[in-house]
Amino acid sequence: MSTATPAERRKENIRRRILEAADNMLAVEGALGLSIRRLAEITDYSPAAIYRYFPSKDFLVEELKEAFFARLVDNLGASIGQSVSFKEMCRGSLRTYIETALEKPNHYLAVFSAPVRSIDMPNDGVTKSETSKQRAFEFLQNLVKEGIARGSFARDVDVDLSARSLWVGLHGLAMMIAHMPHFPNFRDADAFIDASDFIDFYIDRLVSGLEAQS
Amino acid sequence: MSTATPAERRKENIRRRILEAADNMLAVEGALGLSIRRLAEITDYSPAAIYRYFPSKDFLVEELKEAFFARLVDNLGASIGQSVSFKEMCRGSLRTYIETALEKPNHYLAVFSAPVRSIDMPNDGVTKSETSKQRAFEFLQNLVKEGIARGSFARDVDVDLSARSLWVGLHGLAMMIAHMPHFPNFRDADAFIDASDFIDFYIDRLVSGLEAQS
DNA sequence: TTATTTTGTAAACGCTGTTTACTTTTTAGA
DNA sequence: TCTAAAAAGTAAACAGCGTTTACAAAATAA
Repeated sequence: MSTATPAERRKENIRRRILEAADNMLAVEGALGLSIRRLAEITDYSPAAIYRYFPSKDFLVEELKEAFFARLVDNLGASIGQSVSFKEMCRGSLRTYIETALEKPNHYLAVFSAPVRSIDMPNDGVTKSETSKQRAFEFLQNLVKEGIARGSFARDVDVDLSARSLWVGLHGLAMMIAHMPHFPNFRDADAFIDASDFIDFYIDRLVSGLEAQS
Repeated sequence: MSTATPAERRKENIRRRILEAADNMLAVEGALGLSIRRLAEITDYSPAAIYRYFPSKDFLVEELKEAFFARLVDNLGASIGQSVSFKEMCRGSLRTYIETALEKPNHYLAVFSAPVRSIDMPNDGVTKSETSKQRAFEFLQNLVKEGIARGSFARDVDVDLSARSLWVGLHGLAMMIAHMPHFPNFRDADAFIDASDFIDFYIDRLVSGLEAQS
């Protein structure tokens, strides 16, 4: 692993420090608040120096998005515990998706907001985020299969359609809260709804919707 | 109604033409592609002239978003027909939300992507889009009530939570398709899934999820 | 006709991402 | 250790952005 020369290690460290500063800017100020010039100022470099480490801003942001999404999927995979019931298992896993997404709302918004104009990427044009999306999807497929195995879902439910439905449903909730942080509450006038309660309610509805398939 | 002077009518016409050009730019090139300077070029004005009609770009875009969202809610309200079953009624109405949202994906993304930094607005600081959101939410509340009245939903379901769940679910689908136009298909390798079929499947799951409430 | 308001603009300000030309530092080889 | 090559860093410029200012032209009102 550490077959790198000292120069390479130094370069990698600087690159990492720049990425960390950028990640912070993204988290605090959002995708539009992240600027190369301010990033250069914070890291004590000139703007042009950043381009010795990253070919473009889009490329840098893409790396931040991929790292975040990979972490989200990692957490999802780690959320599988020994749950009593299948419903509790779903609650645990799907809540993890929402909670991890909302730890850095601006990251989640960035991942799913930009049209992601195809940037020249290594690895046969398949970005890491593509493989992360694949992993996330496979996790949901396995969750559906587990539901079938445990008898919660009918034996003939369409695993692909069901997994996609789960993801779309989760995505809606994550986006909604990321975009309006006081969701599910709209205005102070209405009766207060606890966010955590709503998440549980909503996840239960998603799972129940799959259970009800003929 | 037409108590306006000729000068006022002329001014209003110019304003409308600028808005239409901007609406086109938003639809074709997205929120980031919409630029005041290119808008000025297209409408044969100087950039500064635009500011005689709109106080800022944010304000102009906000007006486009509000108009789009109002149209979405109008379509939603008009979608109520005499349906045989409650499930068909839901399919019709909720599909309308998705289809209208996806007529102009960039508009829908714009409405729900920007943090909407509070801009000085007339009408007691309540934007039209706020009232449109209110109307959309009320529509969903009424849909849930109709489900209760028709016996599809249990008598004790929480109307507010259920309406919010429907909206979040719809939002997830609209955002997902707007962001990745070939959803629900990820890559060409997999078996093709018809988008229209998936929308029906997903909406049925959302409604079934509410039916299954204890 | 004159005074006033409205409409439009050129030029500038300050910001953005990015490139070019150049200098300084570091590395590698003899 | 000296030297040539490579790497790291930068100032300045380019092209774009939203927006403001100062000013001119046109339309309106008296």
